[in-house]
Amino acid sequence: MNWRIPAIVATPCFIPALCGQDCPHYFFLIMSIRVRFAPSPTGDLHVGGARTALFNWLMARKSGGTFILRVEDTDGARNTAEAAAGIIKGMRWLGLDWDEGPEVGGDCGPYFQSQRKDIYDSYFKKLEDAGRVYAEADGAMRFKFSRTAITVHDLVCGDVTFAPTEEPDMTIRRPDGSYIFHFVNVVDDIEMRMTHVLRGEDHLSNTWKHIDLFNAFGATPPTYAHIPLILNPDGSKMSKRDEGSAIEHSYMNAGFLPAAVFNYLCMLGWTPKAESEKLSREELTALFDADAIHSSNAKFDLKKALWFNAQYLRELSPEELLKHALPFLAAKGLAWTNDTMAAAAVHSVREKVSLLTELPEWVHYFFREDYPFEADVVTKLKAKPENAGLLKAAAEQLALAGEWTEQGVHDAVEAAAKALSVKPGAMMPLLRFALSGQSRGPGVTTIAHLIGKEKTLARIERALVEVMGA
RNA sequence: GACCCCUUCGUCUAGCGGUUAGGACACAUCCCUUUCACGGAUGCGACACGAGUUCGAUUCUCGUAGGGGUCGCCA
Repeated sequence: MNWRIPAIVATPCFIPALCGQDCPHYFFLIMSIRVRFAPSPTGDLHVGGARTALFNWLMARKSGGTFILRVEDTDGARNTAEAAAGIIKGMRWLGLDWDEGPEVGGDCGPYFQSQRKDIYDSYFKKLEDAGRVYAEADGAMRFKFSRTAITVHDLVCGDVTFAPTEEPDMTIRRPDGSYIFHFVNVVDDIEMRMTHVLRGEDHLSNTWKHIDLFNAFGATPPTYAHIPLILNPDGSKMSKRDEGSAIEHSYMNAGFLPAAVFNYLCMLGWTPKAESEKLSREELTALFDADAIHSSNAKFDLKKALWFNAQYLRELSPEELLKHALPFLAAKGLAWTNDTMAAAAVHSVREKVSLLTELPEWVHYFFREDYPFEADVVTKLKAKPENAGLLKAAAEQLALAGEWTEQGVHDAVEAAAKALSVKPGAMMPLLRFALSGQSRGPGVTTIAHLIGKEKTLARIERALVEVMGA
């Protein structure tokens, strides 16, 4: 494809007086890229929309251009302020910031279409003056199509030519005077001086209508890039109820890290030229190329999304991890006074989980003394009568430990094992069970060290009495 | 029904006329190991089909099938 992102645009010489007729010169204008994400606030931010926003953001950030957020709330019956707020919340969570739009303002505002009626009225007038509109019986206004062949030059799909249409002229204004999507979308793309439009492929079939409108206004259409859709694993269209579809519900509240979702979504429909798929926001920005976006739809894969999340989770520092885990721990009623200890606790199990929501079940015993003992483990341990003695011996040796470090704990257990002629490996599971009530978790020495000597001994005593019948 | 887009392992994909068709996720096995994991190694596994172009097609063209999308006073 030849139409690269025109950060530099060639335009024929516009001062023929200086050069004479048919002058061969071109001026190279540096045109700043302006892109937008234009959601309609009818519901939560959807993965498809999020990725569209992401690609637009990437394009703007890479080129030093401008990313605009425009809320397309022309349908009073369906749009809600809550939905608009939710979309903004989701974008902020993903780390997408905009240069113009709600909350930040800009020269082309307002950025809610519901507040731009005057602008639309004046554009509508232009169409009226050009004789391109006519009224229906009930007052709705239609735009007279040019009914010529129209070619869409698309960064992703190439040249797509639509034959002169046989569809009825499209309605652009309702009887109540409010305007329809196709009209306001084009008007705003002109008014906000958009240079590129990256949007879902579901819009491709309608793009000729938009170009017809641009032509009617005597405006140059932006460069389009229609990106493929994200489908369910079974290939069906993803809708609100489907797993993984809503940013807030499926990701924010489900224990995903924004960076992981950001990364995963980028891999759906675009492959950066890099060794690894795990790439930071900065790397993705540097690598982004709208021309390299795929033209085929992609199916959503939760397993891979989880893998990305696990990767990001385990490289967080203890403090960062605790910060992200906080709401999820609190939701399970876990509380603490020592942040350093809590951070160390969650950090000790970072390689065992792929979602923040899994954290509580892995660390709850760090924060309370009344943790339950898992039934099947109880049965298993009681089956061997010598276990109580082993545990008691370990406790006695632990009580003698001088320095309460992981090494110190380890040495004590080793000494106790040696005295009874068993391997430390025979004692560790018993201790793990006593200290956590579970059969899995971080290293036993890590648990003991983190909860301290006093609690370690008390917990063993409790297990001995309550479970082992000692 | 009309029009548009798409089609490589189960999934995301690399490939841009000649490759043992590569990688990642998932799955399986082994190693590591006090558990669960992590990590390492290995394995499993694909060019939708049919014509054509060509010395040679996964790659180019056409057709078929399949999937998706659009045809709203929704966006």
